[in-house]
Amino acid sequence: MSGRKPDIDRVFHALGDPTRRAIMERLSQGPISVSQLAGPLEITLAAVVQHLQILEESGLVGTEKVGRVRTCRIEPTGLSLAEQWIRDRRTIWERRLDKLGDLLAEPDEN
Amino acid sequence: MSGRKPDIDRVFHALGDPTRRAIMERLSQGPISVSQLAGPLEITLAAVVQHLQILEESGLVGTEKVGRVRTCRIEPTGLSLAEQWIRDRRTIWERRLDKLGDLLAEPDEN
DNA sequence: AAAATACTTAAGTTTTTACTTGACTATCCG
DNA sequence: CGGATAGTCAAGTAAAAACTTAAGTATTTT
Repeated sequence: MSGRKPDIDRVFHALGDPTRRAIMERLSQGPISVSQLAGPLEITLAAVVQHLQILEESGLVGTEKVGRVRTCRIEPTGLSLAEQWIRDRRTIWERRLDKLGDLLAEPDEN
Repeated sequence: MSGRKPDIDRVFHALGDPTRRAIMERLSQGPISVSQLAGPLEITLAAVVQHLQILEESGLVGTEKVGRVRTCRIEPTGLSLAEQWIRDRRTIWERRLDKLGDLLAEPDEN
């Protein structure tokens, strides 16, 4: 918990909220505007904008405003960051199990 | 945001906290007891136990008590759940981009 | 130019989280 | 047995998060 990874913190915090994950699910189908995004969600537009800000700051979502409409899209590198963290944990865990297996398979070598 | 996935919610909520992720990082190195886990963290043992409860309820961690010591270990299926969700989003996103690419490559077929 | 649309921003409220303290139980060790 | 160790539980507090309302700005549309 030292001052290491500043990004992974934001990404996982962002993904920790179910509404924000719903937004990500919607965005994975393709880019849409803020109000289209708000449509199916039963919260105010202002709340959606706030979630969007968090998603953008974490690098999970990118937005661009043209005229009066802001279009939002997934930023795949943000997701990769989270995916990588998870994979790392699993890899370390599994490698450890492998070594344990080796030890059990050839107990005379120790 | 209907009553669909009950597990993914817990898993991502659990991973949303940096202390809990630190616990996961520690556990990926191998199973350890609650107080060993608490050692490097600058919070009380009681707080660690609470985090552990959340991790256990989400299926990310499994524990077993022998005598007076509870040993905690990673439950890889919990991590897979989160990994899968992320991969799904990326896959949908990338498949969409592929289709777009096809459209641009062969515009006369439409 | 007026009305409507699509956000944006700030401030305040409510709910949820993380954490602590303190008391308690169970197990192990000398 | 008595004390130390390992964890549990309940209650309370404080800070963070999610959400709302209300007022404002910039862009279309009519």
